[in-house]
Amino acid sequence: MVEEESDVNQHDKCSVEWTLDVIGGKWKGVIVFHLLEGKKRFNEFRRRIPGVTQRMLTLQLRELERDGVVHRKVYSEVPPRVEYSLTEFGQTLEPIIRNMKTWGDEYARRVAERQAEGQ
Amino acid sequence: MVEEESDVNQHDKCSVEWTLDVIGGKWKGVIVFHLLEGKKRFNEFRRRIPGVTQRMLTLQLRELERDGVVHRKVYSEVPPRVEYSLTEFGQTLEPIIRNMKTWGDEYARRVAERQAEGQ
DNA sequence: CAGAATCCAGAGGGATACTG
DNA sequence: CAGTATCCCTCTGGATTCTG
Repeated sequence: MVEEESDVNQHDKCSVEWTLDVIGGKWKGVIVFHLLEGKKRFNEFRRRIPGVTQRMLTLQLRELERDGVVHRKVYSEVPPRVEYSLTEFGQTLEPIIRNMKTWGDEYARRVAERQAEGQ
Repeated sequence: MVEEESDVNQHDKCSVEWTLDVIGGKWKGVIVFHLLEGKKRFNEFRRRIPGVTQRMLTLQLRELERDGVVHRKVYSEVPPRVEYSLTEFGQTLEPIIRNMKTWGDEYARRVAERQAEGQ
């Protein structure tokens, strides 16, 4: 009813935040990024994501699973095997993640440039 | 040289993370989103972002400023006036933020649907 | 108006050791 | 291999009060 200047309302605000709630975690973006190429196993992530600890990897994967982004398939074998993959819903994150990668590249380039300037 | 399966290397990984380092903060996405429409003043943010505290708003704005995303213009007046706007570099975040909004909408819709199912 | 300062709780996140 | 379990600490973030 009131139109004023508020073409941006509560709804708009929350939408952006929902997304950050889902992929804003320290390692979640990277995890999803790696899953874009296909399913991955637990230790594959550890190798591909230097710096992540077992604990954090587990926690972040569990949250992504809970949010319906990642699917976790357990094979009843010895030794155990678990495969992580993106759900259909998780796939819809692809544009965002790709954008984030592109932007991050540019950002890194920019930072490097600044340092090269001795500034 | 070695091509193996590693078309994804350290570099790819970091890029996604740089981006999250810059806009992964709890309120940063929303702040940038609002700035897409134009410059904003401190208390405008407070009105548009219910839930954010003065402290956090200040901190997140300062970080965005430090990272070259946001420009802070102070007018020497009484009462004081400060206007925040996106830098040129900050503008390049637009696609990501818009994507995040779209995805967040879909996510919210999905969550609402689940709850409606009583599940 | 646009914050700075202070205090405080809790979540996020790391290191290490252990397990089915 | 793919985790749990603990301990511990930092840093995020909220509430409140004060200021140029």
